[in-house]
Amino acid sequence: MSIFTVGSWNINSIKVRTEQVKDLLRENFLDILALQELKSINENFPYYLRQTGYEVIVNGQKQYNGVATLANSSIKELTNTLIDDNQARFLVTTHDDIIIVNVYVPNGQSLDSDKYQYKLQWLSKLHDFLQELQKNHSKIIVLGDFNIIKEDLDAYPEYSYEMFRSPKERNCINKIIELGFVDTYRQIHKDKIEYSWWDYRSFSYPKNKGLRIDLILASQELSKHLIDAKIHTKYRNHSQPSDHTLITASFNLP
DNA sequence: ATGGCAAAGTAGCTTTGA
Repeated sequence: MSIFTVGSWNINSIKVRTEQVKDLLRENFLDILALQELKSINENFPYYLRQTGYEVIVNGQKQYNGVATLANSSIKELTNTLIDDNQARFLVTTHDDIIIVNVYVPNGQSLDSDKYQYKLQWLSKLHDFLQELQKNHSKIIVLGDFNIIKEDLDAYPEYSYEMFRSPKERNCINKIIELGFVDTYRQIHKDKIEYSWWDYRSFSYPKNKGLRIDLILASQELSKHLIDAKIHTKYRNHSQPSDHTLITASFNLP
């Protein structure tokens, strides 16, 4: 048996928070780290992070988006394309026989926005991709910034908006779950209220007005071995924090 | 009071985030 731990963190600029990522990698408890919102082109990624002993695959982009997956042993890229456009929001890698699907789901902005339609289309494509992937693989982890409030307890009580929890968005995430994926945090913590994102404005973090919109989904095969899931608020306490914090899930693999 | 902040690109502002 061996413990296998994966983490996901929307870092809101890899340039600004390189040192925080380095400190995290040096703690050496993660086997996989999926990053979102690099806001960096591939050439400017701080590849010296490899000095920590992690390999990295980057799907970057100028100014916006950008994802990267780091691993403490051999990692190979399967694809970085979900929709044929120029938004770097997707990176699929293999780590031995485990498939890691790193996602930065589009924001959607408002229900009448073109970006909302793009978000729904993107999630539909993700569903179809995972359905296809399942034909040949049983050990799959889908993790990242989903920009979806899965259940009402995943939003602070005063949150009164439909955005991120509209029926169409919930339908998209539920259809993905129905493929046979488990929300690892909710599997471990049935009724617990914790968030992974807090607005920079309005003292949202000290007031704990947040949302749980970052998720680690595990396929049935892997979820049988799930032993822990955590939200690490220490990174939101940093003096120059991302607005999201690190989430992790641990498995005791045979 | 969804707003107040933060980051990037760029050079006084706009766009984006959620």
